[in-house]
This record gives sequence, C-alpha cells and structure tokens, in this order.
Amino acid sequence: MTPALDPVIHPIQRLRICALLDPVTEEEFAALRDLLETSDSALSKQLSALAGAGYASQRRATRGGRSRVWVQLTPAGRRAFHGHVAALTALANHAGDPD
Amino acid sequence: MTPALDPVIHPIQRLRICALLDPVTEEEFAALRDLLETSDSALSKQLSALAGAGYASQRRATRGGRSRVWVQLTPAGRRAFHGHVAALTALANHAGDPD
DNA sequence: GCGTCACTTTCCATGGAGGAAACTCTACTG
DNA sequence: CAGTAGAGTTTCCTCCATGGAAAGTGACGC
Repeated sequence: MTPALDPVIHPIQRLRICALLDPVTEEEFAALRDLLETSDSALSKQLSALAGAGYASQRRATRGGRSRVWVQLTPAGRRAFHGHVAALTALANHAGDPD
Repeated sequence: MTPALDPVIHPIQRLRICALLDPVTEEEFAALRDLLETSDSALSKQLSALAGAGYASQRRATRGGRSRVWVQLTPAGRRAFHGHVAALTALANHAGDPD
C-alpha cells in the first residue's frame, strides 16, 4: 500500500510549521514567524489553512503587556503530521513498489 | 542546521517519480504513468521539470515494434532526491530545532 | 504515402503562495 | 475616555504551478 501524502500538510512551509509544533505543546506566533523567516501575513494564512483542516488551533494570551497568539497542533493535526511523515518515509524506502 | 528542501523535487508527483526511479536503473514512461495514475501530459510536464533541473534524462528505445521512452534519474537527480529525503527526515526528527 | 502509436507542447482555466497595505482588537498612556 | 501602538488578520493583486483537452510531432508498420 502507498500511505497517503496529505496535501494540506505537504507544502514546505506547512511541513515546517508542523515539524516545529509537533514536539512542543505550543509555540508563539512570533517565534514561528522568526524561525520560518516569513512574514506575518504569510504565516497567518498558512496557520488558517492548517486550522481550516482542523490541524492547528490558536489561543490568545497576554505576555509582556501585549496579547499574543500561541499556536498548537490539534490531536488530529499531530496524527496527520505523523501519518504524512510515515508516508514520506515509506516513499523514501520504496515500500510497496511493484518494481 | 536545516538541510535544504529542494523545491524542484518536493511537489508530490515529482517526489513519487523520484521514489520510483531511485531504486531502478530506468523505467518506462507508460509504467510511470500507470503507477502514478496520471495523464501522459501531466507526467510529460513533470519529467520536463526534472530534466530541466538536470535531475532526469530520457532515452528512446524500441520495444514491441514501437518506440518508447525510458526515464532515469541522473546522478545529480539521485543525489538531490537523497538530500531531499535526508532533509525531510531531519525535519521529522526535529533535528536542529532550537525549541 | 498513410494511419497509428507514443509521447510533447500549447492553450486555457483553476488554485496556491506571497507581498503590500488596509483593518481589527487589545492594551496602555495621558 | 480619546489617542496611539502593537500583534495579527484579511483583502487585493499579481505571479507561478498544475492539470485537462486537444493539437502537434516523430517513428514505425503496412
């Protein structure tokens, strides 16, 4: 069988976002933006895409007098990411190739 | 360090093409098309993209009275694919994460 | 020479991605 | 409470990628 590659997760920036969020409970919006070296708007849109698929959620909290957004993967998002990684790994190992 | 994800290889269909070509010397165009369940034109364009990056090459040979195209990864293509897989693996393992 | 097979390329319509800038919300400041 | 600034968000727009449909090309086979 060919495990399915998830098109919602696959795009490079989204893959990187998931990889950053997977090992932690949550991460600050600004931290993600800096780590990815992207813009506020680009990140915001990618997060919307992940949230739209039910893969990420956001939480507002005050820190340093300012309200900031904290992002986290939902359980479904974490499952989807792990599944996607498994699919990539299978691909890379030629699992299920008829050749 | 974050190993670089190669945007030429990353798109799902191209990743799958590379995964199919990596373990073999060469593969027939029609076989790729059937394995990927895609159209002639779509496959042809993806192969052009890989060839344009120097990652794949084609050879015409006659088989069954008809001339058919055989596709193979170039050494550079194989290196690029392996590098990309390494980058994906590193991402999945959170290598180099500052978190 | 003609039709056919096996791709290739063109044309077109759709969708994703990102920059710039306008907009919203919240939190301070005075 | 009005005003201002910070932190994202959304809109607008433009560009690039992708893919289907169909026309085009080259090599055979008859």
